[in-house]
Amino acid sequence: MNKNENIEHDCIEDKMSIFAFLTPDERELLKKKYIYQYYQKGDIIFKEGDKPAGLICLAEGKVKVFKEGVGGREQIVRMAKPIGFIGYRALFAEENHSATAVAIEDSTICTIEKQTIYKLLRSNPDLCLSIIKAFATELGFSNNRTVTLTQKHIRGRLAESLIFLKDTYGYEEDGKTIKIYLSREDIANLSNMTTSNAIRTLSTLAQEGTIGIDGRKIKILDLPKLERISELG
Amino acid sequence: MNKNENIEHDCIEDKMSIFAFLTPDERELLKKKYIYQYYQKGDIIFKEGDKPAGLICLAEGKVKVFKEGVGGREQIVRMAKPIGFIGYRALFAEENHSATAVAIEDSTICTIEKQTIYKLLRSNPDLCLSIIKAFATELGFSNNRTVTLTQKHIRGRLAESLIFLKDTYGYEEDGKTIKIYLSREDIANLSNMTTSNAIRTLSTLAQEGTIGIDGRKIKILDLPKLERISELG
DNA sequence: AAATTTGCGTGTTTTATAACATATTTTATT
DNA sequence: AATAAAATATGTTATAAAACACGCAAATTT
Repeated sequence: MNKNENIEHDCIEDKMSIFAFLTPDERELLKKKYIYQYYQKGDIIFKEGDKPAGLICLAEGKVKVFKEGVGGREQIVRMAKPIGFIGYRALFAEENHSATAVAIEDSTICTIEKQTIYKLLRSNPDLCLSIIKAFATELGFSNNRTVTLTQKHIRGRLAESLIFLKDTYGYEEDGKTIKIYLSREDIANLSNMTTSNAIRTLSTLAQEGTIGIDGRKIKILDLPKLERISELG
Repeated sequence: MNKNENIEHDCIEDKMSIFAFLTPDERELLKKKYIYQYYQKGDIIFKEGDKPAGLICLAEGKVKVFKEGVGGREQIVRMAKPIGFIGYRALFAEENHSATAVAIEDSTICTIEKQTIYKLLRSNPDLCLSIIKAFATELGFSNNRTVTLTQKHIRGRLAESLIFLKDTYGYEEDGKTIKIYLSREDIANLSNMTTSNAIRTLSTLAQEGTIGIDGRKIKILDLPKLERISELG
């Protein structure tokens, strides 16, 4: 797919895009220099070690970004949603990717080539400031995660992850079901625990009535309680 | 202290500074809008929750930046050296500080007021790109730490911390002693372990001849071995 | 110099959680 | 529909690391 037809979010035109405030000239330049690509659920978008091709924007779908640690154990460091960037850390650090990105749902990405994005950054300070702010926010999140994942107990970590998923992807129409369906393994890899413990701890929370589980559908039934569990660690 | 006399590194003029490539006009503007401050060892530079005053550059000394976690337990998220910024994450995220900065040695900082740094960023894309690159690198470090601190065993975590301290602060003249003297508690807070475990694990490494300890002075005697311990987890 | 605080070292106990084993359910494939 | 494969669930065991307790040394303050 090379055109932005029938795509939920247009990475460039969308009013929430950081490109919303480009000048007409800049917009023209940008529109000549991007491509759309389609990935199926489970497809790898980039791998740890790959050279960044450009600035990738997720137009449609959901993507997990994870690092491989000791003994190949995955740690999810980011969950992306439209419209959000993926792989931009390595691009701007001028390094190879330090993590792997995999589509959790069928996804569409838009890639803007490196030279173009740098040209735009040099001409548009607002764009720079948007990127700087995005990085600053992301770094805050990462530092928080470091403390959370190392210090909180297993229940607190899981509770925080569920709240994080809810904040990131929102609820289904019922206002309770978290709008992302992850495997227990992915939930574990997000929360720094084994799959067994993710399963066990989810069950416990469900038994207590804090959450409801129906396969991969997770309902938050008692958010204040979940927040308390998360805060207490 | 309001002048940059007798200071080891001038944050603005130093050739390693990101301000090295400002235009003369920009440099003039900057020079009117900064102040130097002196802190003694142990002094708090800013606290979690404080509003960022401006862009802080460490001119002299050493500073630790830590977050308070469950039960007030500290996690060191950054170790700063001259010339490096501190507290810039909160500034650019337009949030209050999410961590506390404390001088580990007598330190001198230079603060550039927020409006001035934003004015410079709007006029100088290279400055923006420097900041973006700094953030991207820092985020990579933070993500790595998340994986390390959660997945590696206590020995691996300590070994990695020692290597990190060596890489950050270098060696004394003997080419072995790490050029920073931290308390066992700080080493523990950097490595996500208790003070007792830091003491114990340091002793073990010393007994094996991998490191040498003499009070707060730590010598790396067998770097390849330390790296192996770090990598194995 | 005495007193007090702070930091260091070591042993013991307790606890959280990973690892393992195995059963069950769900999903995918033929 | 039948079979295979994957994901989920749960109980048991082993272990790493925290928590705790205590004594000692060194630094700092009075």
